[in-house]
Amino acid sequence: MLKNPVAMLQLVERLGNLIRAEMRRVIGQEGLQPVHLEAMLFLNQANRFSNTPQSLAEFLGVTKGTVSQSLLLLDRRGLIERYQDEVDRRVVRLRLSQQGEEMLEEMQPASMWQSATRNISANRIRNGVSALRETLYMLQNHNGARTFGVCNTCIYCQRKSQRTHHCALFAERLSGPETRLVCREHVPKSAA
Amino acid sequence: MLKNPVAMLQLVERLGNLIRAEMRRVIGQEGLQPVHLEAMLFLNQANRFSNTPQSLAEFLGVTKGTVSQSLLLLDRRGLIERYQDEVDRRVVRLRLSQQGEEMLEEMQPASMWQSATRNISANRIRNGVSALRETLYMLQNHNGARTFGVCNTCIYCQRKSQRTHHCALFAERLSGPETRLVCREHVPKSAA
DNA sequence: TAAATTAGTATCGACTCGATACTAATTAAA
DNA sequence: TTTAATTAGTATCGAGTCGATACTAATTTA
Repeated sequence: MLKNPVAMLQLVERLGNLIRAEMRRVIGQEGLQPVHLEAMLFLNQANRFSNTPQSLAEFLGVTKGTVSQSLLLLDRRGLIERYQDEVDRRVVRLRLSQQGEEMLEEMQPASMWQSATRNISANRIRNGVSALRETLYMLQNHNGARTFGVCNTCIYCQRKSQRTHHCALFAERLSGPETRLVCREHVPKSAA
Repeated sequence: MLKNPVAMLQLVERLGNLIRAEMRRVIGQEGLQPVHLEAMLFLNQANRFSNTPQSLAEFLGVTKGTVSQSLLLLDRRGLIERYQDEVDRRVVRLRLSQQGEEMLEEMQPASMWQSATRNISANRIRNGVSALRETLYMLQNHNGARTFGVCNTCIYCQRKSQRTHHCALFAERLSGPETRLVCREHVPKSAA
């Protein structure tokens, strides 16, 4: 009863390290570090309430000072763009540049994984995914950390009509594609 | 059919990063980095064929030069001991010091995870574990990387009698406790 | 209007990490 | 048997992470 959760921890840890090492190998040729790829993957997914240095720092679990350094590098390399928010002029908005998007496209970090999971039954994977997801939410909840889930799985996301959605927290309209992005204020429905 | 494996990748990645961030938080108070804890966890598990810098480097997925630096630090802190191999005097053997074992004991990296998985059905976790394990082996096999599995799940491990085992690769006797340690030459039975 | 808070940047020191160059021990080859 | 190649490990360098600290500027609160 107690052994399997520990086995799962060790497997996730080991797989995470392998993914990280593989990232380093692939992205090292561009002179980047794993954390830079993590940051770019986040910016590629973040919605308009979440594309800031502060948000990225929370996602990565590092301090804002650290993230500021990484962003400096990504900016120097022309992989991201930084611009000032119109309303609150303290905040900086981030987005991938054209070049950054192209690099992410080329990388295809999922392809290796696809082939590794090819022979595993769909049912087993589904079970694995739900066990991992539940663990993730529990873990984040326990730490007081944000979940950074996809908008349409959030308690604040309301469907208004066929095409329009509404965020009850920010009190703003959401387009269909927007509801598939990641939000820093996300609260999973299951945790209600 | 293609979406679930990607979801699993992202979950493992995210969980791996959270574990890493948590590690940094906990072990940072001792002036150490995540990789130092990874190294100590490995040395705590490695059998007598695998407790060398080279082996650790392969496990961590870094170069031997890098690992040499980390070991220097762990040695300075008195957390490990290094001694020369009797037979091949090029190789250095590693073990946790008394102090290192005590630190690992105090850390209890699994406790947080235990509480996070408490409410998940045992069956779902079992499924998750087997999906992850299979993926891990596939991934390692695909990369030509070592599996670093536990001795008694290896094709070379033969049971001689009630109490004694035998390794067909190294042609040496193995005690019961030894068969529960991690080996760099491990080849999973399922991959035969 | 003043004080507190918030978002972000700059700088410092310890450490990772790959690359390169090196030493010493072992093994293979001539 | 001497020589060449291989293997295990260390040392050094430069670019970068990372937390800590100290700072600026914009916004909120009192």
